[in-house]
Amino acid sequence: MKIATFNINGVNKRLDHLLAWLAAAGPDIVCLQELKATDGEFPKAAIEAAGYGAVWRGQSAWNGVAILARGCEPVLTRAALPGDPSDTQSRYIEAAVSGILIASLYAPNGNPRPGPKFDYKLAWHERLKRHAAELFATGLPVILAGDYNVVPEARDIYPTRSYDDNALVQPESRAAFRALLDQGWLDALRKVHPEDRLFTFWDYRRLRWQRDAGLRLDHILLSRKLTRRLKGAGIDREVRGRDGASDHAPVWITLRD
DNA sequence: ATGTCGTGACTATCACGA
Repeated sequence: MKIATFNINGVNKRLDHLLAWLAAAGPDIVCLQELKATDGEFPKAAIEAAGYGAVWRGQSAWNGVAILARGCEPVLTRAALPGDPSDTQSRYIEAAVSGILIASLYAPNGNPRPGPKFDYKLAWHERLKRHAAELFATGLPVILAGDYNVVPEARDIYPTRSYDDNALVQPESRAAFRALLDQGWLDALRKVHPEDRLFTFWDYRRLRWQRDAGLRLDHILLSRKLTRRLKGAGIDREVRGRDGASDHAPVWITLRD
């Protein structure tokens, strides 16, 4: 079974990219972020025609998350991250697919820092941590996949000083990600590729793709029950190189049956 | 500070988020 996460940066703007990648990569479950579409604008018919059922939570202009499942309908379990009913941003959706509970998440970017955006980022991660602990404690097979907007370690970014003040690399941001690993979640990409340079995002500006000036922001975390099923993992970098591509590449893992 | 995109205000640029 192949499970992927992809920050699509506009699901309608890049629908042809998405469909081409689905056909080529053939993932069984896909977590999407940054739909940049309202619920009504989600391209349900095209995704259905490609052979995928879907659940989604959209929002006008920004954010938006979805879960696709090949040949079946995901069973929605949550459409918001618990802990703050006043939070209206569409950044979390969770569903049951093929005996796995899977979440597609899009953590806040947090820039500029310091300020309310960074405070919101940390508060959101705190809520994620609380919910993740509950999920982990169930003992169920659970996957938390998405754009965490955190560069976990120094080796997960190209050598530069230009991100020193950026919310993506701050100690508080890294501590939030580390706290999930401390609960027992497995960073699947790093587990499969312990020594490799792993980038999943390249800013549109300053020729960062051409220079391979990337960052690792998109992560797939596995609960205890799934760690021994982990078989492979990768990043579909070629997708980032296409004309009009998202600024993120799809990230995937494979699990033994 | 800047770079480059996407979207949504509004009709040709500008604000905002990333």
